[in-house]
Amino acid sequence: MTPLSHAFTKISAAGSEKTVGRLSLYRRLLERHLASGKGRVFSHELALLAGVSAAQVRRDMMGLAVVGNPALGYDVPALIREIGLQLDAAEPEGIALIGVGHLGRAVLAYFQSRRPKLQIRAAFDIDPTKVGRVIQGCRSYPLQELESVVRDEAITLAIIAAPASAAQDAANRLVRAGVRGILNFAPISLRVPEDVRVDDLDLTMALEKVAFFARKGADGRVVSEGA
Amino acid sequence: MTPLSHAFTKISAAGSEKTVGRLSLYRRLLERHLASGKGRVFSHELALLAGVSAAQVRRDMMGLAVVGNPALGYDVPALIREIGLQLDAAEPEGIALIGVGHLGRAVLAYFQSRRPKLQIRAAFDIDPTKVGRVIQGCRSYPLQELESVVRDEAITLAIIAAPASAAQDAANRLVRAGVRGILNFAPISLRVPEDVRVDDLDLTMALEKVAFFARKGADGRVVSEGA
DNA sequence: TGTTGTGAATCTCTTCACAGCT
DNA sequence: AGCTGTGAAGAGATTCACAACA
Repeated sequence: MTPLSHAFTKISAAGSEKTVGRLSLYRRLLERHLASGKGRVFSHELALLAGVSAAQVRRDMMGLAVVGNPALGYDVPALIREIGLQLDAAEPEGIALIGVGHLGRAVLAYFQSRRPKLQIRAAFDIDPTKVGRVIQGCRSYPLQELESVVRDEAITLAIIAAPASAAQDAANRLVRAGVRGILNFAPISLRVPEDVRVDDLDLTMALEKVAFFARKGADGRVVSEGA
Repeated sequence: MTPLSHAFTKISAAGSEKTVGRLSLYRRLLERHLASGKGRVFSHELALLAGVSAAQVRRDMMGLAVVGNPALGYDVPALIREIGLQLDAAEPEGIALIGVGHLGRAVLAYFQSRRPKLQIRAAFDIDPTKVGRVIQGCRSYPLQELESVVRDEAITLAIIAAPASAAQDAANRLVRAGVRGILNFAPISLRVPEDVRVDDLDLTMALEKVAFFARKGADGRVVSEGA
């Protein structure tokens, strides 16, 4: 490596896969905690809520620019703010939803006013009876208009809730239109360029795992998306 | 058939969280592979399909009672059978679905004839207009009948696709009725006894992770339920 | 040759344990 | 007394690398 180039660069380090998932979880728990009137929290309290160890919570906090107070714990609004700085983009990001069947509608309903920085700005379907409408506050378009709408709405992320047969084609077009990340519900492995992120949310796998571990005696709680 | 019984049968070791998830994924990929006419597979081929390393695939195979052939690779039907022996219960398991909204229906549609060993045998909802019907081949009941139906149908697993406000109550009743594993879509941490398995499938976390890693440059593919 | 099976090395994540603070 | 912040130890998971083999 080059000897001098970066004296010391890396400051924020919230990096790893698992950590990011937990921060997302912590934020939701902390929002609820705050809503119930508690402005401070100890690592062991948050740990209990999240189902992890107190040491894990403190370790995760190390990546955030917050300091806890041994007598008072952590300041909840500060934690929420700091997690937001780590996880959220500076500007709100636009999301395209592919597929307006039951799953697509469930996803739309789910993300109603949940995270203002993540906005589902357009839904697409091949079925002509499902397009041209506003569903859960989101306009639905015919699939042909994907490229133009994605570009016009500055969409950078997508959720694929379409059948497997349509998923790869949709992915190709999304990527070509500029999408950088895809959350995929279809049970196939999408082929995308190296620099596009795809996370698969695999319901069969999820259910088979629960079944397996339920059968083999007791054990911990697991949170997903995940892996 | 291979009636050659191993003198000391393989202490199956398929154990860990991650491994179980991958085996589930491999099985689906292998079923497709077989359906497309290929009866054998090399570790690097399966690795490519699954988005993992070839060494990872071989390591995972070590837990299975299969031997690959250096010239021919692995026998696909044997792999599928062996993964089934690891993952599936001896007898089919019954599943209860809580909540017949869009998400519930999507789940029902998804599991139509997918894994015969995992059968959604009953759906429940508070909404009287949604019960007493057969949806996607599954009968729906009013929530009051939960305990009796769960017992009558010998149900041991559940999927909670209900709003957060109803989830904990449903979980309590499911556990009391004998359920040992729950796949939870509601964004709350369910409190259950130690010996009951709960996996949360958290859509917000899933989306926030994709958004985060899409923003930070490129990287690998991730499969969920998970963690 | 090209692949499997696997010990050993490596990398990553989690917990331990304790000094220092309030 | 009880908690935070963190180096160091411990567990796991993944990759390396190579002998044995068809």
